[in-house]
Amino acid sequence: MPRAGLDPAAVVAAGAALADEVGLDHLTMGLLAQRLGVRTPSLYKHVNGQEDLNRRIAALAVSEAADAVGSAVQGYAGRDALAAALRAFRAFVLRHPGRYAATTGVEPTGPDDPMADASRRLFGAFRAVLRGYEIAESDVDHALRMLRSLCHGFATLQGAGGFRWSADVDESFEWLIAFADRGLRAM
Amino acid sequence: MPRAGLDPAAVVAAGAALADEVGLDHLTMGLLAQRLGVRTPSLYKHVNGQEDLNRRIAALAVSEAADAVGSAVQGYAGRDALAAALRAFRAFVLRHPGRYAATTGVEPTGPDDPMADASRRLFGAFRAVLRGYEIAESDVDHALRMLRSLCHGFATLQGAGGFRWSADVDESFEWLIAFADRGLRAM
DNA sequence: CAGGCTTGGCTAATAGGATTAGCTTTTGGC
DNA sequence: GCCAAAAGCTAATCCTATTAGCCAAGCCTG
Repeated sequence: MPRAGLDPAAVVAAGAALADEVGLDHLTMGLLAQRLGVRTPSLYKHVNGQEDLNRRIAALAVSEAADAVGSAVQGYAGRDALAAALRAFRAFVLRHPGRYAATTGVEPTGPDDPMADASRRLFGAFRAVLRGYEIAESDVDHALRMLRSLCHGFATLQGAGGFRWSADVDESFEWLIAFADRGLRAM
Repeated sequence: MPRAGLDPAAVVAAGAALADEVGLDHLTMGLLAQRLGVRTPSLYKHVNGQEDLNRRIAALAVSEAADAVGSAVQGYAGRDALAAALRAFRAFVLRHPGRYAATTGVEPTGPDDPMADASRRLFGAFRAVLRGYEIAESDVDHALRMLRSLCHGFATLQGAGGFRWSADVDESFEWLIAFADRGLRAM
């Protein structure tokens, strides 16, 4: 029997891709094994069960989101930077609903957790956006939480099929960007 | 063997309560049956499996949320109404994390679905809040989606243990209310 | 190049949860 | 009191995660 040549990174990448395809709640060890051309128990040589797999997919997702937002923001400031960041974030979530869903409820276990580093990078990107606005130092954390809530809420609701009725969803998102910009400017 | 005297409403209520206690993903048919003093298969006389149970819990949750927001808003207008609505919504989600979690991804199947009615009531409450602001008719849907995203995002992130770092979460939420008020006022 | 250790894959077995089938008893209406 | 529907129950099935233990492949060393 030939080796499949797997390693943890390959398993996690395939798991993330599969989660995007079939939805995180339909991601099963058996399905993932099948996708990788291997029997289910073999996966346990690379990840420590489903919870561990979920953690790793989450870390990958946050890291990718940080890259996406970080590079989208490059070269912009103020409203342009805000719009670029929010659009990049939403695009990432809609493009990768499964792996993004894996991030909810996962918190870094310690400072050496790859998740912690990825989170820091993602927050750093948003924090940089806020530098284009005149916000009191004491308000920055509140503003960050607000932006995160806005992004997370909109993207997950859209991904879950909320927003059914008439108005155009992209238009709503652009409206939301304008709203956030006005609100941040009027401090 | 004495009858337990269950009916669908009792099963759903117990399921919702249990979901709040142990988390929606740890809500199991076996655990629910045990809580009700009955064997697992007996539940199937009242609900059509887990998916149906989830749907019904979701409908209950949205209905209760609509009641909570609706009555919190009574007698207020403008910023006070906005603050009351957002606080009531967040309080509901934090108080009932399990049943609220059941609502994500559940959409009404038809106009006769109890979920549809509950959703309409909840949206009606928020729509009433927006009447206290001068918003163009064409912007109302966008504003509703924004408010929903903000509430949903903040409450679910907090419930999932996001917002770990320093700043006080209640303070952030009050800041968010002020932010939303300013943004809606400055149209 | 042989031997051996580590690694990655496999089969078989265990355990838990959802669901269905089919039986039995209660209970409300006559 | 009788009967049909409703509400429980046991037993059985299926699916998924996970563990145990076996075996081959591939590398590293001599």
